[in-house]
Amino acid sequence: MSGIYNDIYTSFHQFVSTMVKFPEDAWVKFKKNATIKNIQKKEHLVKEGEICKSLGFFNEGYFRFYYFNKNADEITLNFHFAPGFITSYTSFISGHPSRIFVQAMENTQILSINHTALYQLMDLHPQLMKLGKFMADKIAIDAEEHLFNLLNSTAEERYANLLQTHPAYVRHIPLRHIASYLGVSPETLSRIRRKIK
Amino acid sequence: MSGIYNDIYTSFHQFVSTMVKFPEDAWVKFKKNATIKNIQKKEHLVKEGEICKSLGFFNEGYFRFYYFNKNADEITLNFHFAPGFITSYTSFISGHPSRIFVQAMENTQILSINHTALYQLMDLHPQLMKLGKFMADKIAIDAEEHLFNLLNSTAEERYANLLQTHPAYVRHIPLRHIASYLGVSPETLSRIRRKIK
DNA sequence: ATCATTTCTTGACATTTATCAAGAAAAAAA
DNA sequence: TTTTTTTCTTGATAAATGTCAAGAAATGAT
Repeated sequence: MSGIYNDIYTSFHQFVSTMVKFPEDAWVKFKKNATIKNIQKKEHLVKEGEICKSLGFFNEGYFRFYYFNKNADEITLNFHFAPGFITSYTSFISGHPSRIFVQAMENTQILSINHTALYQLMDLHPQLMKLGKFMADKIAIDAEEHLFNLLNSTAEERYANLLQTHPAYVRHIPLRHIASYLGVSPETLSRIRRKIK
Repeated sequence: MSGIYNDIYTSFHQFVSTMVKFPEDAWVKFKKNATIKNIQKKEHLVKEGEICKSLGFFNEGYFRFYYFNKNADEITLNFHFAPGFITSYTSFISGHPSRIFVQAMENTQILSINHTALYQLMDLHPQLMKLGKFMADKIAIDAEEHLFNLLNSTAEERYANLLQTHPAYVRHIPLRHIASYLGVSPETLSRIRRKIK
């Protein structure tokens, strides 16, 4: 498989090129260590309690991040839309069990590299370490964004926002997932929807 | 000032040594670019709307992160206790205006380096880039921790936890700051405290 | 030490949203 | 298509917490 450019390799290359200059030798080594995996709709890339040992790049579909709270309610934390990296980041970098489930919402494929290989490559290639830092930075920025959304926006605003940014996707997401993502019960979301219409 | 080891240099060196091997030449250059700043209690390291252009290290006291919501209520997001890095991270890395105020809660000093100098040093020294990645990673981990605390713990549990981990500090923090940090009104916190006693 | 200001506590009340239950609508399976 | 299952909506009620107001306590200033 390695050495053959196909859609996902190309889009990965484009994706990272906006951030760093990927030297040719690093790129070749990266491809030797990366594998393409096909992921079915509803399949879990990571489950709660598992140590996430790989980092993926995906260029179609979207993933849902969720966990179960004390009352065993399924709480959706976030959705990640293509293209982008996909992993349970804190588990991946810390080696601790993941607190979250990462689930594909549509059939997709990912370009996957394992932790050991990636860290070896990062130590050899400063540009890859820089890419790793970019990734971490983006996660920190997203986390702040997420936190401010949670604290500052009403459920109604956040629902309207999700509808506006990803209308096509939202139509397919069960409302109970959206409700927990917004931090309200399905009944309350139902009432919000009635009010908006 | 540079070249002279004093308390904060030493503790900074110790602090980063647990993460990366800081090469001597990088260390010398770092010191040339770093400055020590004395910070008064209640002074702001960063204000909302300002672009945060420096990264600091502090080894005493603690800082409060807060912002004003739509109703102009002051909302405390977090406390950062010594030792550690201190900055409005997303502003620092993105160059966008900070959404938060970073305020010293006690007199302290910081070892400060500006953005331009740090990024030059990181590009020259892979170990410094690695340190930068560690820092970003820690922020991502803290953000996940924070999010789970907000979503999963009751205000009562989070208050008990803060009391347990930082009893000395908490005694000095005005309760209204703690209340907003816990996501409840001061009145509700007051009732929680009565219940606990 | 006294006064002034800020912070904290308490009660009464209003508001919001969760919970429960039951039926309607939609989706999946046969 | 028909049946079965799941998801969504709606109303009634309960629980939790915010808001307002007023007094107590603590803090800071003179």
